[in-house]
Amino acid sequence: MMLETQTLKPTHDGRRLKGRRTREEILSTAACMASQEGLEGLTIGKLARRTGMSKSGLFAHFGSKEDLQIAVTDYAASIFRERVIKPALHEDDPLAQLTAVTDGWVSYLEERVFPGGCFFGNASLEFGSRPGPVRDRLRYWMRQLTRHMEDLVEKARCQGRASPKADPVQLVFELHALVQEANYSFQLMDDKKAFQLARRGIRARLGQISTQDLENR
Amino acid sequence: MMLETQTLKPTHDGRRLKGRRTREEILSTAACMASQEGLEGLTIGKLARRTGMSKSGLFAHFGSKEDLQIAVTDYAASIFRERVIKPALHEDDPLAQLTAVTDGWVSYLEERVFPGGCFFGNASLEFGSRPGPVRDRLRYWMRQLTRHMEDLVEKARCQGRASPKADPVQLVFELHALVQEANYSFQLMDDKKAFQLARRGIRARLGQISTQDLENR
DNA sequence: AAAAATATAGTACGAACGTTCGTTTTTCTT
DNA sequence: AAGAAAAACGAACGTTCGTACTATATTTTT
Repeated sequence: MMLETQTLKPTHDGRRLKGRRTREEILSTAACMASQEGLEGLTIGKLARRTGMSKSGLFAHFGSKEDLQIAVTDYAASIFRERVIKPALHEDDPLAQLTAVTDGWVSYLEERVFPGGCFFGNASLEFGSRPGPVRDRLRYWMRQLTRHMEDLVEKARCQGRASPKADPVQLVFELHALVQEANYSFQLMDDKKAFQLARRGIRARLGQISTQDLENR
Repeated sequence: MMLETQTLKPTHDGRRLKGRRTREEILSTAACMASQEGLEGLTIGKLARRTGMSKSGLFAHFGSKEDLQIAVTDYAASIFRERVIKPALHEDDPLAQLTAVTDGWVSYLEERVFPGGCFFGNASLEFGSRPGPVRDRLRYWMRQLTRHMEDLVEKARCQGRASPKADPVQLVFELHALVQEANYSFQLMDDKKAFQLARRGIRARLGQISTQDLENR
């Protein structure tokens, strides 16, 4: 119902052609701006200036600002998927996959994939108390991600690689907490040590539930 | 240089009288609004409507929107201090104080002291990548809070109540992470279980470093 | 190359933004 | 009770917001 990555859906109505390229460029710029100034602070005028287009020309790609915000959210989700989720799938062991996800996540913060930090961390807090389609979309993606991570823990438990006592929900809650704390700390305090702190916390948490005691180092 | 809680500094220039009461009411409303719509989304017009004042009358209490944002931040800090920090000081043992702070913090989220969640969590992410006096103020308060908590860990260590291996920075990083994750999860997902998850994580972290094994329950 | 379809630009709109100004009302001081 | 000081108001400012319409370029299809 919500996956439309295959047929290359038209911009918003019945368009098909080269506008898709322009649209992608707009979204790329928009996602960067939104990570810094927020999804609401993102403005059609500023976005047009930044991309060198006219307000109306840009606006025509999206039916409304709200649709733009949703499109940006989906775009950011695709970036996150390519950058963090997909590479981790190459690992075979589910616990290794989980480790790869959290590591990739922290790296994605460290390398400033979005200049304002974690797009979803920022947008989630911004739209947390604003009901509407944008919040719904953010919820959807975050649920998706949480489920994915919880599934990995569950699988690891079934395969005997994670302790049977490990609580997937609790563990993922804490891992997400550590990553987002790094985001916060790096953004507000400009403190690069945050990454080290997050990594150490993550490693400790994962080490606690792992059955093969690779407590080396 | 930055503490002005004593002499009841005038509104912003040379004012003295009953305007202070109005100003407080404005700030109270403003803090609630800002926690939901953000410090930038906070608008003079909407704030005036909500308080039943005229735009210009309200505006006169602050020299500019930026000054309003700073004033709101300071006001929120005072609420947080009264609500979370001060009550915890009644505990005698530093580790008990730390526990009281984190417990109070989670309760302050649970009881929706600010309807949009943790004022500072939200504002910090919003202004993380926006240099200026507002971000500086947020940094100042968050630094203050972090220092306070780290000091408590340090004291506990000196008194032998916390393990000498306990790293104050790491521990406070993780505690803050758990609290903020509860904020995120409750705001975006509307999930009350977040508080339980946060509390469990916090208790586990504190239990790990406590020397008196009160692992009861 | 012509025709059709789409993408971009131009202009204009009403509303809301932060801010200024001069006036009126309220509060405090004497 | 009178006078001064401070607080609140109403109207207007220039700007930007999101959006709507129309017209011109540019692609794409025929």
